[in-house]
Amino acid sequence: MTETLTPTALTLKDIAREAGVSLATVDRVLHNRPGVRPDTVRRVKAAIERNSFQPHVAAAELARGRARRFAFVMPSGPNPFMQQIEAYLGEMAAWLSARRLSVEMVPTDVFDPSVLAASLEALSDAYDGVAVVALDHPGVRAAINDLVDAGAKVVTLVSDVPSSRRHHYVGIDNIAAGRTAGALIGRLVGGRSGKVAIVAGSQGLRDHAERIFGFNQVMASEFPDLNVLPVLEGRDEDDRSEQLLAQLLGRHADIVGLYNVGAGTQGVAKALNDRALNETGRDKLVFVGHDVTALTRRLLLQGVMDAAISQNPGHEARAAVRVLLALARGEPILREQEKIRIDIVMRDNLP
Amino acid sequence: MTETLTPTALTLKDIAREAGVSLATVDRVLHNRPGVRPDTVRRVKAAIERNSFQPHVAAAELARGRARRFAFVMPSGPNPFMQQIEAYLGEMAAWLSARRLSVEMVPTDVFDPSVLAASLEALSDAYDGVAVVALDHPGVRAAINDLVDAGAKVVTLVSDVPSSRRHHYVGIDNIAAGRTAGALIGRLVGGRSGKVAIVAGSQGLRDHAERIFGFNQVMASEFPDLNVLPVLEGRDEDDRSEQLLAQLLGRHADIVGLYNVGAGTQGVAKALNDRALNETGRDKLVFVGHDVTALTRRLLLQGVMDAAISQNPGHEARAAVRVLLALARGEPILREQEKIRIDIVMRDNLP
DNA sequence: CTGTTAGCGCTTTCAC
DNA sequence: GTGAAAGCGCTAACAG
Repeated sequence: MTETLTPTALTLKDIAREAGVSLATVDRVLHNRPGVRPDTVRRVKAAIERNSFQPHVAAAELARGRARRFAFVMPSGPNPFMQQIEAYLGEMAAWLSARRLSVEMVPTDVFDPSVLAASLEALSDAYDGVAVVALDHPGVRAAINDLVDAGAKVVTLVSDVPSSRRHHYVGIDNIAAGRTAGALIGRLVGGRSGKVAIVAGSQGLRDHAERIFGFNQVMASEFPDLNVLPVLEGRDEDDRSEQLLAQLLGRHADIVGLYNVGAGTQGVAKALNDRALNETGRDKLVFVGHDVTALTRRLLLQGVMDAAISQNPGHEARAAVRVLLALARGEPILREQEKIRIDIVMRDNLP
Repeated sequence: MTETLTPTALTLKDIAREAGVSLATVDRVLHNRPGVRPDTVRRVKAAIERNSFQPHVAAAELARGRARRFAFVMPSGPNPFMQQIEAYLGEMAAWLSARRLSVEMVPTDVFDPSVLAASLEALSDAYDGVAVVALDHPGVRAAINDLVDAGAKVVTLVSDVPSSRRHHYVGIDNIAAGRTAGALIGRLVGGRSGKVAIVAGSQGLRDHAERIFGFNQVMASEFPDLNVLPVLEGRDEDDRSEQLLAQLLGRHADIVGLYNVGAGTQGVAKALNDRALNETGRDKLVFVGHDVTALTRRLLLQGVMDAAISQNPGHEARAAVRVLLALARGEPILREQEKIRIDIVMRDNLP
């Protein structure tokens, strides 16, 4: 017994004949274009429904024959996670070019709202779509809305601006990510009681703030024996993070867990390393951070880091492109496919 | 400053002109078809290289105009994970039909090698591609090789037959999955010592055997305080799993961890539930299993189950289709995209 | 409001 | 060995 999931192929012409109209009229109805009498519309739609007709995407794409340009507005700095996204976009070159798509990187300072807003405003209407790693700020929101009004499709990437009219967000639920980090640390300290440190880039960044929020939620409700210390703001810089953390570790002997919310991982690891000399086995401090980079991979393998909460950068890069393309073509977005998951990565399931 | 990742579009005709030949000849070279003089080939290839020319996939697809049929050979039983894969294939119906692709389900008894082999042999040469949840057995291997010889593209799904000549495997590394389960249990028992139970479907199934292998590796090397008990074989059946496990729990009072390798989760949970009445908080037995289903989702939320090792069924369904399609068209496979990850799912990062 | 028609960039006969 | 030419199924002018 076999069950067919898809019917066999019809063409526009078949529908046209069946509805007693011409090709062009079917095309108009198919794309909700004006200039068709209501009952003609009904007749054509009926024929389409009846045959569950699906236009051939390849033919449509070819006939439309338009190349599309997308811009990716991303931080210019040395953030390894962003560099990974860029690298994965680079790997798509052949795929893109076989579809007559182009992707251009627009580096900018995403930490400065006015600079970011200016970068967005500067994108002439030359782009069909824009992906942006966005700071949640009124100026940025306005710039995004302007792009949308100008007809561009806009997706936010990694960091969202929910109050804007962006068409889609490609990234994780950061509150849930923080909760996951909290649950991991809580479980992995194994019943010890003590203090937990948090190092973040800045609480002004929406994603960082959300992660901390989720983390504290879980800590408060599920691990009352653990005492969360005030957040250290390391600005995602190695030196500053190291210094602040080293100080804190010096002041508190009973820190059993550490949550590194953003980057600056090198510095965090150094500060830990200095203290780790006095520790062994089960008494080890539990260290959870974000993202799988060359550095965090090494730290996981060495056992310095216990888990990384990660969002798959390759998936994010491809999802952003696919979503922009679907939006530009007016095709449906496969939400299930484009959803970014919160990955827990430990030594044994390193990708 | 903007950086373009993709050049602008050329067509076959441009290449033809540049190489001083006709369209047809460029096409022949492009697809390594015979009947072109070696130095003509060279000249054309040079022109293609020089312009890093990429043929327009939509045009190619349209001109080829061939519909493609894929078969999915999968277990007929009530296995919820397999049903999820089927459901996700169903959700692709519109996507498939817009590309003139069809997917047909071929239910079979994948646990009986001769039945499975017969199902495979019975697939006439009507299919361009076949995805199969395979048992690793000589008869099955032979059947797969026959399909390959007959010109079909073959991918193994979820469970591999590495010794066959299948073109691709869509699924996780089960040894690493078992290691991950071991590391989780080891870490989550939090320094207690005691015994660890394993419930599997059958050690004859390659994926189950590999998971157990990886699990034992980690246990032996990293958690010497934990004593792994002999594997219970529940045949993925609820009743049998419950009964065996209840017995075991009765005999050993100091079981601190449980690894459920396959299905039969309902039975496992029942056996645990009976015993859990006597337990509280930190003394709770650590329970790790596989896959996110309606049941395991509930168990995770209730705190009965601590983590699920999972492979994303939606991703597996789509990856299998995309890989078959790429193979059929002779396009490259995006390995990074099609790779199935080992997901660790806990309460807070439930998808 | 509706229909006719010329392509889009490849693939595939069929001739030479 | 190589080339010319007829489509593939849809879109977008342009007529009517």
